[in-house]
Amino acid sequence: MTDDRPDPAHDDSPHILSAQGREGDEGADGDAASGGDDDFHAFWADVVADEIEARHPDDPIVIKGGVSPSGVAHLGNFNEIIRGYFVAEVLRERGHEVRQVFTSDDKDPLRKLPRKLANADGEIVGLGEVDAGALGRNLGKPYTSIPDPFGERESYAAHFAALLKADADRLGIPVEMVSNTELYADGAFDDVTRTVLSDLDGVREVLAQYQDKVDDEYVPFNPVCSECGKITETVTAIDLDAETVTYVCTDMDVGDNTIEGCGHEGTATFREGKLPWRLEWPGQWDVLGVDFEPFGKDHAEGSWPSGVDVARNVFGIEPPVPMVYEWFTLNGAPLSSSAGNIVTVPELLELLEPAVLRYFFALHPKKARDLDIERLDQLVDRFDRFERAYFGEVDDEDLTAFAERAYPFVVGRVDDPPTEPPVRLPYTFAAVLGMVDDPALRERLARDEGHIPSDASETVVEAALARVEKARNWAERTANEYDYRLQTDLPETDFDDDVAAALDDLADFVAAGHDGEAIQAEMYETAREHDIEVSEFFSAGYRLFFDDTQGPRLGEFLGELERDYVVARLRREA
RNA sequence: GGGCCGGUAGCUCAGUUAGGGAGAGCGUCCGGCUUUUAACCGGACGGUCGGGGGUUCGAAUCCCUCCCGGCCCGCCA
Repeated sequence: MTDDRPDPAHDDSPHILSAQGREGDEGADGDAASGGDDDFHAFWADVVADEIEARHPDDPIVIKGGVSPSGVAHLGNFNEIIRGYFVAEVLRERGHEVRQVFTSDDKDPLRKLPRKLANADGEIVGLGEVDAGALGRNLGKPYTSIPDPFGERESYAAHFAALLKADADRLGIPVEMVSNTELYADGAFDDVTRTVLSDLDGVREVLAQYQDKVDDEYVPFNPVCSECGKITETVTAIDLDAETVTYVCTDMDVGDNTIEGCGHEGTATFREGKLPWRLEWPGQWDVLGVDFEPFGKDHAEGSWPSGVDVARNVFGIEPPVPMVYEWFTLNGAPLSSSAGNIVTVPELLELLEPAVLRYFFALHPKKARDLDIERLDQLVDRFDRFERAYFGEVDDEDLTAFAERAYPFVVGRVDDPPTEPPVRLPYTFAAVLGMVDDPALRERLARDEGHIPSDASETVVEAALARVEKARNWAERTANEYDYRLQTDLPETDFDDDVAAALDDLADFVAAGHDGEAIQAEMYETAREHDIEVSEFFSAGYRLFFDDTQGPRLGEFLGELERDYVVARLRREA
């Protein structure tokens, strides 16, 4: 065949979760696995699993993700782990042995200084908080050769990889971290590298279809300079028998800047360098035997087609089953660490349960979603509804079908799915409870509102109330309409005489012993008797108890508090 | 400019597998909880399913075309 360009045939489309991708794969596989891929699946991971099974891969099935260690392990990076996880779990449930790996592409050179970094706790810090000068001197070196800016791990790369691994642990996702640098150092890449350098003409012919810079001189191997430690780009000779190359450490163009080479001329083994990305990625597929890999939409039209080509025509392997996922936005804007529009897993886990976060990623990967922190309550509500649907409590056929399949995976209990629905406080109600500190009072309020069944065990109550801390953090973080806090000390006040008199009357009423409902009604009554605006009277109450102008339904709230405290506070005594 | 992927109510999203009733939650508005103050309950309002054309008895769903958004089409990853 003499096609002038690669033919993006349907069966190589990475969009297997789109209508078009599905249409294309029908005839291509011949007969499908016994399950048949004509079956409808409410959960996308089953569609992917069908696709993988149709290739009859050997166990263990290998699922991979990977990123280059930038400065911050943010939630977007987590796509690379958790989307593969759902597929891995589905395959395990179908009886396969699955190995999920994550490659830290840590032999890549640091090309520019990151503006933000994440410390060992996952908190975002500016470049100013670390030794930026030391980082700057390491431009051009592999991430694994750069010291950890926080001085804890053996390298910059190790620091970053540890962050992602910790995130995976927090969400209960077993993933095997693989250092790309180690793959080279251990010789795992030897065969791949030899294959590439043995057939330079063939490799160039393939690559030239995708990269303009590939000419007759181009050598797709980047040795590490033995003198200055930087990744170099100029190979002058190859010795296949000795498995070495000779190189000159020349300057490297990086965007508008240049990283200076040291001019050293030296020799490097195949293990002392790396392949460029377009070869390295399919090389990883070969070395690790990858059967499935999800990737962001930026790879869909760039490296994927070339990767398919390289896999088949350079390494002689079939590429893995691909899956393109859409990027999500954060608070309506693209994720950007330099712009500070970033959120990490630990940050998010202060605001919601792991299951809710897992649910977010269980939604269809092809939809661009917005993670809106201000309206996190909506996400949690959707999760709660999804959960109720699993237990057959929602009149929605489609949602129920999705929930029945996906819920056990979302809560990580495929083998022993819950049989009873957990008690869930509505998220915004949990935020209301967050206005008070006393756990007993929180429980009483929740019971009064009917959110906790009367026969609930202590364990159940505790589990339900755990959400209060999350919602409380959310209210504080967003400074939203639930960000009120019951004042233990008397706030500064400045009331008119008639307001003060009304407060005294209300204090007497409370002291006489009435429930919340009565207090609520009495507030209207008292305001009228003293000829003051109801709103003004409520404002006074909110000032006294929350040091604010607004708050929750006050009368019923006060009815739950310690009577002496309420009376004293209404009298401005304490 | 070309390719790919998206576009359903104010917001967040189901529904497209297999053509047949346009839906949910939230928000808004109105009402209830003995009389404005965010927790609870009920109801209503709200959409040319991005536009247009075609196939069909029938289209959010299939086909064509156009519009809008994102990504890719240098290097890097």
